[in-house]
Amino acid sequence: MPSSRPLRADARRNREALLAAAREAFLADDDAHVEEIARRADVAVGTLYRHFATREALVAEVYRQEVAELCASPARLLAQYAPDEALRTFLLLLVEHAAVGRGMGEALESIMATDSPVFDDARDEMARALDELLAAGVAAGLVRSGISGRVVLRALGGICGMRAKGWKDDALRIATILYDGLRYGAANHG
Amino acid sequence: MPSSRPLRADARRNREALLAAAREAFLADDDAHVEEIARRADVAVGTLYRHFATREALVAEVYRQEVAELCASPARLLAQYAPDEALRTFLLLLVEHAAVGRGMGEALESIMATDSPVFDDARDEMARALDELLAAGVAAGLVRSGISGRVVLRALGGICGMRAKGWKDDALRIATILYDGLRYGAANHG
DNA sequence: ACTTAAACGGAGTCCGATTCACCTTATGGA
DNA sequence: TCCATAAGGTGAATCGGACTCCGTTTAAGT
Repeated sequence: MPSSRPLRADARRNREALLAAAREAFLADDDAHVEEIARRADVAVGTLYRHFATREALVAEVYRQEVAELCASPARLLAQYAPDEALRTFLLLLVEHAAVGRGMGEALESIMATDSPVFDDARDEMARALDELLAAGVAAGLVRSGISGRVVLRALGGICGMRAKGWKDDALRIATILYDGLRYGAANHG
Repeated sequence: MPSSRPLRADARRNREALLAAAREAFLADDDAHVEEIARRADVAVGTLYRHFATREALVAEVYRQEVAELCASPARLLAQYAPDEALRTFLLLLVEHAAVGRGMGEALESIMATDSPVFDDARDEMARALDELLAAGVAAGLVRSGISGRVVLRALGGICGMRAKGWKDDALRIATILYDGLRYGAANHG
């Protein structure tokens, strides 16, 4: 699909400006309007819609870039730490990235919570990253078996939705509980 | 506030019809429109807005009734089961109630995730219910100390937002992990 | 029955996402 | 270099859904 015809120069420039503007806008104030994003990118709304079918599609693309970066880390973490420590670190990284994406609001929660085909890639990629870490932990006998990355991902979905004042402290505590819960079974049962 | 003047008979009838209609509507299809809710209750939108300042306020009230019912259970559970079993059962009950509320959509997630003063009561009540169970567990040496009900509640917030197909199985698995994570510390540390 | 404060109805307003008919400009070939 | 033309850009108009406003109706006290 991306090989149909190489984008015209101005088109690529605008597309990238829009993505950058959107990322900025989401970081700054929660839930920026499309007009605001277009203004920041110095284009008209029509141009925004030429590149992204809906506001949500734009959010999804911005988020996909974040996710791609995050999902590159398991290999690195497993090379550097023991499997359980790698898992713990990844869960904490997830919290950091949630901090980055916090401003994306509801659309981001949709990524975590729905089966919308638009978001399948991002979800699959994160689930795969978690699977990788869980599998390594199970193989080493440090993590309980029978839990899929998808399940852990959903548990963490709640973290990303948090908008309250002390959210980050709470998010870190929750990540810790999950981590302990995941290790728990390794010692006692299957 | 509710003692300012006893509502007129037709007003009370309509208010109750609206709450019932809203509950029905939310159970049926996700995210029903205010016009639809008013139609089900056989009143005009203006009447809906006389009783509830915003759509969200209506959702909140419907949800508060659910929460009140749920929050009555800890005392009963503690009388019937050991503290850790009571906690486990309550977490599972929470999933059941999430099933009821699933259709309420984003507004419900807000209850869990924001500090909006509108939702303080519901959140406090659930946190209190969890505190009660956690405290009993800690006193019996069956649950780790240092975790507040508010934190557990936030971890569970993610469950309520789930709209994907296999959500309930996943939710139950997550509740189990949390439960194990909470017990974990009792044996090993704090 | 009469008064009147309370409640109701529902067309209209507001606000943000999305569309579309028309204008502008890269780009590749003569 | 210059033109043809299709890709790309524009922004006023449309649409959808929450919310408002004020004229009409009615419960309930006397």
